[in-house]
Amino acid sequence: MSVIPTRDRRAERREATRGEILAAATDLIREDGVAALSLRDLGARVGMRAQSLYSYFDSKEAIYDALFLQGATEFLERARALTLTDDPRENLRRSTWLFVEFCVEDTARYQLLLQRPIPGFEPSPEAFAPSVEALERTRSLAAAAGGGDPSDLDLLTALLTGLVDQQISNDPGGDRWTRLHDEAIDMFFRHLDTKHGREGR
Amino acid sequence: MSVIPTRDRRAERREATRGEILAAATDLIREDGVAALSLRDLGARVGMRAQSLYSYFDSKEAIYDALFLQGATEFLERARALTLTDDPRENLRRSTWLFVEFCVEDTARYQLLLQRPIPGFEPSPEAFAPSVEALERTRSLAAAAGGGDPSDLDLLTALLTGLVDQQISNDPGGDRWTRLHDEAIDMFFRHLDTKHGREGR
DNA sequence: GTCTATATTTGGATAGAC
DNA sequence: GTCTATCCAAATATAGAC
Repeated sequence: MSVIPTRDRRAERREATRGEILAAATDLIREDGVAALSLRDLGARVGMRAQSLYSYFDSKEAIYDALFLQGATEFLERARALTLTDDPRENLRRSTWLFVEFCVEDTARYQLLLQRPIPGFEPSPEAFAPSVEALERTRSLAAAAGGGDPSDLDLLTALLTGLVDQQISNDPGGDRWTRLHDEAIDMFFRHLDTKHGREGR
Repeated sequence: MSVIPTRDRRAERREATRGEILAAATDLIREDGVAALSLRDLGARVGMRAQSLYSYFDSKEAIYDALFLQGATEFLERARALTLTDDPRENLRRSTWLFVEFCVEDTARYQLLLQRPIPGFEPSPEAFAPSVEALERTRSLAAAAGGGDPSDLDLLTALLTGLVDQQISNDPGGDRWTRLHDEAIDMFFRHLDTKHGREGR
């Protein structure tokens, strides 16, 4: 009598190879930039011809999309794992520092997620979902810290992306801008107090 | 007897055509982004074959370089033309607003000048010179306004590029972030006062 | 699932006629 | 100075053999 196997070894193997390809793609874009990824190089890195990659991904866009999902998911998981205190401002500070660190530790990933370096590439809604949830968490933490106005959050995101952007562009690998994070956040808190009344929140 | 002409009509014509080519290149990168510029499209835009462009520029890089010089010079001229007052903080505010407006009014130019969207392209020292002078002016104005520490200038540039970057990325054509400029500068000034003593400068 | 072979497009750049 | 003709390289993607 025939017995139906409970594991699909073929599917498992396929998933593993997809993961291998994505890991190799991550390496490549770290080395040469997001836009420089080519299927030839990628294939060579995993020991395949470029054409064989089409057995695993429908197109180059699908690879970018998978990378986007991977990066956004990674950030969301870290944000969820953040230890919170009963001090709302300390919570926001930890959250923004997490963001800055995440961006700077892998600039290629940062470019893929937050800038638009690939002409014509738009992440699919599914790949974008974790980003939305992460921003919503930040909004909530900012509101608890006294930054409930939409313009407060906009100012905060500008401050953070500015630090990250300057760091990456003008002092890659260093900390000339990231080390200003706490000072910047203090400045922002003082601003909230002045704007909404000294008692703030 | 032969008379030497005082104008070199051929050289004038050549300069005019070079200007035409650069103007067309500006149009193209506004439409499709900095990295998407191709010599074929550029030639077609000015009524030439791509190969004929080599009579005017040594390479595609040389065209980018000329565009970089043009953009940086434009900014420096505006910075020089800025009307200054006897209030150092008002001067800095006008200067930073000029920067924000300049960046947002032409995002392709902003990318070319301040980001590095073209892999491998580095502006020549001559093309870069105006940028250096412009940053030096900002440094000087910031120092006069009480932001003499290098970290003060770093925080200020992060704040400004953050506003510009968010504006361009997330609300192109709008003013959701640029309208926060004055609020951001006030926040920065208050920070300087707190950091260096209330009397500041 | 991977390969060879190939189609197709697009890009930068050079040689030489006119 | 502009053209035609051409080269060369690199890229994405498809078809079909094994």
